[in-house]
Amino acid sequence: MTTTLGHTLLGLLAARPSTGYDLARQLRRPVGYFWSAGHSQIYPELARLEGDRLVRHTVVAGAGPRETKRYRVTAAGRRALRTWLLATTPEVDDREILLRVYLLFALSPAEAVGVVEAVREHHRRTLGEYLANRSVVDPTTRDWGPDVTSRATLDWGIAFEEGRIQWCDSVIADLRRRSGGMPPGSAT
Amino acid sequence: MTTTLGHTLLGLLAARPSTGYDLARQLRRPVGYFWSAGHSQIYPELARLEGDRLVRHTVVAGAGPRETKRYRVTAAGRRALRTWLLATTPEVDDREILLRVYLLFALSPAEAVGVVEAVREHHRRTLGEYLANRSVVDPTTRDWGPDVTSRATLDWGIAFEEGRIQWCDSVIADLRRRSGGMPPGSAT
DNA sequence: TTCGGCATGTAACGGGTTACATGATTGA
DNA sequence: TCAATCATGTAACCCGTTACATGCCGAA
Repeated sequence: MTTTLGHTLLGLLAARPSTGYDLARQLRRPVGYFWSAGHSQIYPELARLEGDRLVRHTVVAGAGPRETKRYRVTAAGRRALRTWLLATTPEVDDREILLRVYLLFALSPAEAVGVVEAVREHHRRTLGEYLANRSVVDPTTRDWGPDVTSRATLDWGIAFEEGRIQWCDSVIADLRRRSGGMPPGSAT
Repeated sequence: MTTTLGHTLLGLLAARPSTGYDLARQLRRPVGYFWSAGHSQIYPELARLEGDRLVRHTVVAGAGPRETKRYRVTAAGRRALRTWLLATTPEVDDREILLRVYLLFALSPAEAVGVVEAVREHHRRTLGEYLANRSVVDPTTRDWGPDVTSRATLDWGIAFEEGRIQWCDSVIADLRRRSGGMPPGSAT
């Protein structure tokens, strides 16, 4: 049972072998914009992943007072990452969605399309829920109070979900271009 | 030193006196869309707030095996909530921003404008950071890999921040209308 | 009669953040 | 010489989630 952080590290190492220190740096910026972790989490997690044979390390010359360990992902690690990315998970939070999209490079563009389509569907459902809620609270409240501010946050939620759906569409379009495939049923 | 959850409860109780159970229900839906908490957090937090004299409870007849306690916020509690909302906090996460906007009803519309303007400024700065990052990674990558997915998440971040800024503008406009005031310097 | 909602509380667990600890090299 | 970067690790603490515990009432 590997955690989200575990899969994050697997993904970063799949892109390029790194030291724990280096992973910590990537998890501040730019990955840190949507997923972060401190080195105190990373080092123990790397040890755990190595115990599960999902990563391996070699000692290289370095500047620190301890050994410098360069980690790389194993074949089993790549499989674990793929399995996690392909698993349909309906109830993931927004940060994890961004993380998963970032890690999609571990799949083929064709496989990635399916994942993003599931994400899109999730947002479509949430949007429906918000719209239903809005029609309940709607009666153009004139008095200053919780109804007004509640409405403001609901409006944000609606704008957010609409934005996400558009973004999913553009990512899906890009992915289809990259998988070299025409959309199924096209005749050009 | 009252926590975010503490201020959330203060805010909900400022809107209407409630039992802990009722607060837990509100923190699932609709407030739960952006801020959630389980009852196991809420009951101890209510006890702490009462210790600080920010809330008070009265025992009412109820259905449970234990006493049913109806909480209401004290004058000191209202002051604490106002102080927290008015404090300039640059480094708050997105969920907390939504929460703060939801709780703005505890301020006057005129005061609320200032808070939302600070939020807007924060998003403007973050957007600038993202745009700077994007121009670095920009060279229309053709190869499938981390650069493509990283770009996709950056694009989301940009769309998100732009959406937030627009939302802030519309909230500010609404707030100004409600505070009955012309924007400072207007001559009509 | 059994299930779900009301109603409160404690305990255990897991993950994230902060602080402590060590120490060489490089540039201002 | 002083600060920052590289580099790894542990310990304490806080917060949120899940599970345990209790028990009445109304509806199906």
